[in-house]
Amino acid sequence: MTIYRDRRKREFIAKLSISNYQLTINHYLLQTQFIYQHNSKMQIKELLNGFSEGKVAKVRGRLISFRPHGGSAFGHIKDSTGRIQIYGKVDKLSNFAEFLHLTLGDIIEVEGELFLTKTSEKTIFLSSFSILTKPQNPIPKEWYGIKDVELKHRKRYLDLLVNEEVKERFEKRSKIISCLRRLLDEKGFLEVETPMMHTIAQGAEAEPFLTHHNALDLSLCLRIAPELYLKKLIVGGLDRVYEIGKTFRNEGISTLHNPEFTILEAYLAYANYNDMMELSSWLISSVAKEVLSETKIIYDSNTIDLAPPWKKLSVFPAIEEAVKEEVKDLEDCARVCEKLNIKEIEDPFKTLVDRFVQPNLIQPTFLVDFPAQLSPLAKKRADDPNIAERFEIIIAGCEIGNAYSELSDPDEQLENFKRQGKVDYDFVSALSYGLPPTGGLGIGIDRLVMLLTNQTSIREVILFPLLKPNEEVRNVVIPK
RNA sequence: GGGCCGUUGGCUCAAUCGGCAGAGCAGGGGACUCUUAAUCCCAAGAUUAUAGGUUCGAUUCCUAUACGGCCCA
Repeated sequence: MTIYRDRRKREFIAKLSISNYQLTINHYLLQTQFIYQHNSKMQIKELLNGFSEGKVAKVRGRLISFRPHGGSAFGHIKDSTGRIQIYGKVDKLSNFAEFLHLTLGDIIEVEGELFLTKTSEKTIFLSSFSILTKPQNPIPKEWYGIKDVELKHRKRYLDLLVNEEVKERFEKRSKIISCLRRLLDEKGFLEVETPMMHTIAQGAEAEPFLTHHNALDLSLCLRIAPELYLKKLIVGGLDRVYEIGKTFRNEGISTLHNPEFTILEAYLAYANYNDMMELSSWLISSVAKEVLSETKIIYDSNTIDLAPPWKKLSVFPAIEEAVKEEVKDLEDCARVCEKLNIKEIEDPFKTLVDRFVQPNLIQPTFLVDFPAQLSPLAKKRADDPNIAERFEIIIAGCEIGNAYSELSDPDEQLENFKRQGKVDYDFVSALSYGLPPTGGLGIGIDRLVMLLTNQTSIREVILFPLLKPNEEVRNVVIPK
């Protein structure tokens, strides 16, 4: 449903000779040609690359600037690959009058001879043009862009159209993800898809979104992590698996949290958390090298070098150093929180780490030696049963990833589940068939993209971040 | 959940101490045959987020609500 803001515009459109129906037909024919005639597929970048004066070319794009002067007019059209100048002249273009009626945002097809203007700009001298789609609402001008953050998020299509750097940022996101895939594929990892609807929310400490399957009359929740299913695949002999996909946590929204976010989880059999340190630093530095052609990045005024090896930091000594108190275990954490007058917190350990340790870790750091009690799916260290073989990846003061040697003992897993108060017997059963020593890694893709695109809000790297419906949406959507 | 800030035409922004809501761009009409943020002329476009309150008078001050941003939890 379109909201017509500009009444005059709407009336003007109504007077146009081309009906919407015809536009649709035109467009459909074009799509058909697109499929069957290979040479009609040309995009602007291709045209610019193969540019030679005198050649005749046909391209399609959106009109982003228009400068008529009487008997001629210049403009620019752009598609996803680039932009090119077009030039129409009254004696060359039979429908020149209609040409002069073009407005910014019109989606047109143009055909003509290529030439260079006197400033040597590559230009198409139009012999014909046609309107493929006539927008009913105006498109803001690129020069001014869209700055209103709410508008940028609600109408991302306008943000993408008008703000070039936004388009580039999301292209970069896409490259980062495809690069991660390629790197893992090359190492023999198999990409898999596991259920997003779970009967028990497991794999992380988070509130799930609840839903229901009607035919089975079954209560389900959206996954808060893919972890357990992926480990079942390791039991099943798929020794190297990974999944990149959405995960859902029914929690607050912040510059670091969106209720649905993208996670990469990778599991490697016959490996432990040390191997995962190697894998994760290699992955992240390789992605940076490939996408930014540099392992040194600038993030929020810090220069960060992602090249391995990364620093390792034991978490309890790090807390001690930060709060200048003796902190050896979880009781100490609770005591320190009390002493510092930090109240109403669920997890004193996490609070101290988040507040006092993490913010100071700008360069990539493996934060190691997490308490076993807070790591119910991780293997305990052989020399210290209170400590898990687990680490978090901290870069620019932000938790980017989490990994451990996977717990493979079904009895111990069952005990851990019971202590948490929710038991996934299905998973315990899977473990009872034998999980090889396995290293597991989770990386928050959105945060990684933030890091590599120098964005301080997660909403700037998610195309459509969750927003409360505003009046416009509520008025249109609610059917009751 | 708490604190602070914001919301003015389609977009980007003004509006002095509480005193006639204004500009640029976009959109409409006109002039202009190598422009590129084209230029020039004309006309139009606003329930200042919403609902109240104070006041002779509110974009401006107060209260509540909605949405957003940042910070904290």
